[in-house]
Amino acid sequence: MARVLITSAIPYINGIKHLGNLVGSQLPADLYARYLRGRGHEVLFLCATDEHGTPAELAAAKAGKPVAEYCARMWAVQDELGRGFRLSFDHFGRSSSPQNHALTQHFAGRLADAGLIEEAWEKQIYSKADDRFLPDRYIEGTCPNCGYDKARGDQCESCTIQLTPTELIEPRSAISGSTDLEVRETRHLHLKQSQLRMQLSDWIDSKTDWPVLTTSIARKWLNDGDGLQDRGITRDLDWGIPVKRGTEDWPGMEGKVFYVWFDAPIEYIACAHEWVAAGKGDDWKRWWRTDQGAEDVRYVQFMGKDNVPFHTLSFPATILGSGEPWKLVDYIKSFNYLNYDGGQFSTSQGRGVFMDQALEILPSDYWRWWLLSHVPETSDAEFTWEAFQQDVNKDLADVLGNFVSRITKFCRSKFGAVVPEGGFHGPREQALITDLQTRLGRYQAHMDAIEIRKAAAELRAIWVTGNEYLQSAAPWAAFKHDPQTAAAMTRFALNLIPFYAGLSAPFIPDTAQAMADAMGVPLAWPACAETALTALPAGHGFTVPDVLFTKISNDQRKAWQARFAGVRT
RNA sequence: GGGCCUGUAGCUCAAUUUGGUCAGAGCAGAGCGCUCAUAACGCUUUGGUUGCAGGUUCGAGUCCUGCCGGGCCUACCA
Repeated sequence: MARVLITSAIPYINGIKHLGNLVGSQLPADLYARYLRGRGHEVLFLCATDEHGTPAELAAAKAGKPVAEYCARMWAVQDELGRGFRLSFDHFGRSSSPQNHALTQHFAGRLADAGLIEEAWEKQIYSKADDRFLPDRYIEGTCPNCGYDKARGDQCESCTIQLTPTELIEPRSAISGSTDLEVRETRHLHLKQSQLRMQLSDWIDSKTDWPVLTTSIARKWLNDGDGLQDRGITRDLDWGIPVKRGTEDWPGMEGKVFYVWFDAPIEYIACAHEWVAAGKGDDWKRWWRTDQGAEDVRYVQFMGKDNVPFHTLSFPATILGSGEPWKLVDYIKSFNYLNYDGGQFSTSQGRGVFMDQALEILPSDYWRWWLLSHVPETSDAEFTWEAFQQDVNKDLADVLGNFVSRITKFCRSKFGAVVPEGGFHGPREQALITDLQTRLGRYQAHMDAIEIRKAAAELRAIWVTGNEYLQSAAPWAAFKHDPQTAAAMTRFALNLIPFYAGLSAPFIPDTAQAMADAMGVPLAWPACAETALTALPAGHGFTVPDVLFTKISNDQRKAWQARFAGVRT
């Protein structure tokens, strides 16, 4: 039995996440967590909301609420939607937690003690009308290069040239439109990541089994230009973790907070502390401190590709720089993007299907199956309603659902709702057992390697074998002249249901549970096909489950296409 | 501009690590079969000069060069 720590990239607080966000980190992380638990491993699966930063403050202002109140409410919303999608977090925390405050300040203190923090004066744009400093991209103006009048202070989206805010012609606040801006000097802390460059580079080089997407992004940042750059880790904002050096005040840093990307990854650790504080566990350092029991933990992170630099470099720099034995990530699974019907999902533009809307129209298993079996592992993937309807109807309703339906109903009509007795396994059954044992091995290998699409394809192939078996065995024909043999065939086919349920649970947990319940057995991962497929004894009662998956009709699909064609209002 | 990823049957993808039965699967299409089942299932089958043009090699989807298309990142959004 192994111990595996799993974290999903923590979703930002400023709204309900769309399916692209979901499939890029939380859903695959959940799949892996459920699989490992099923295999009997000890898992700690953590996620949280990422609550700091300018966008959170602006979202709160737009909602007309104090930012703390806004975040608390949005945390509750995201927590509920996570439950709706059956995300099996051991704890869903908040980066604004007291635990994260203390831990973030602790790390800053350790880094300062190690000589890895330096203070620097910076020139920042201040908006008097908004009464705040503005990040570069929150300043708009005319591009000095191409004349585009909505260029941002970091880059012109029209001609893609890199900009600084002071280069913009007629700059204005993107928040209020005010042109009453001025450059102010402000003092900030910088993390001297450059000093850790070789250490980080060696560490990345040692990760030969990581996806190319992960290592190539890390190497780019390590080697581009002058190499890894030092990074500001503080901001002039109200909402955030106050800058402290451990528990001590930090002279000159009054009124400032840590940069959200400094405190957000630390929340992975603090979340374990929250997990204990919530009474769900009793020793969080056993998962995070290699000197206190975590030396045998395997730590796996899941994230979209946009998050990779912070997880391969910034956060490891924080940990390595602290000089303390915190657990470093062992494997990073990163994903490309899921697009929506010819364009990108967009939270800011309200484009696509959002988690709450998805659950309004269909049970979570439909979404889980489709999204996971099409997870953007090697390149960007695309969601279309036609593909969704076609794939879900075929895979879930026809292949899996109908298999359960046909065999349970056949049995009930011929033998009653009881596993029939009589007859013996023949070569056909033995051959299928052998085949399924092979497939089980392949499926597990893909899951172990977190090759999600391949795992989904193998699982589907396993479902198909049930229909193939019934077709070739044809118990309905045997029943007419040889009821004993028909009984043995039926008993064998019924045994496939709990076998399928166990294997399918990571993908479609609700349906898997319903399958196990219908057969009157606990949901369990099969140790081997031979044993699992003889588990249901003759005389064991069962119930014919309701239709597991209702098909998506063309009318439904068209209605949803129309409903989700525009932007969310 | 630079870097990285990507382009394989109508569609979604596999095979690229280690060049050699590697050109495959699912869906869609066609034909046949079955009737237990959510008009579901099974079997058979039609589709590809692997974006284009060169090169290396006994042999390239796989390696090299150039070109074309799609995507991402480029450090103060997170």
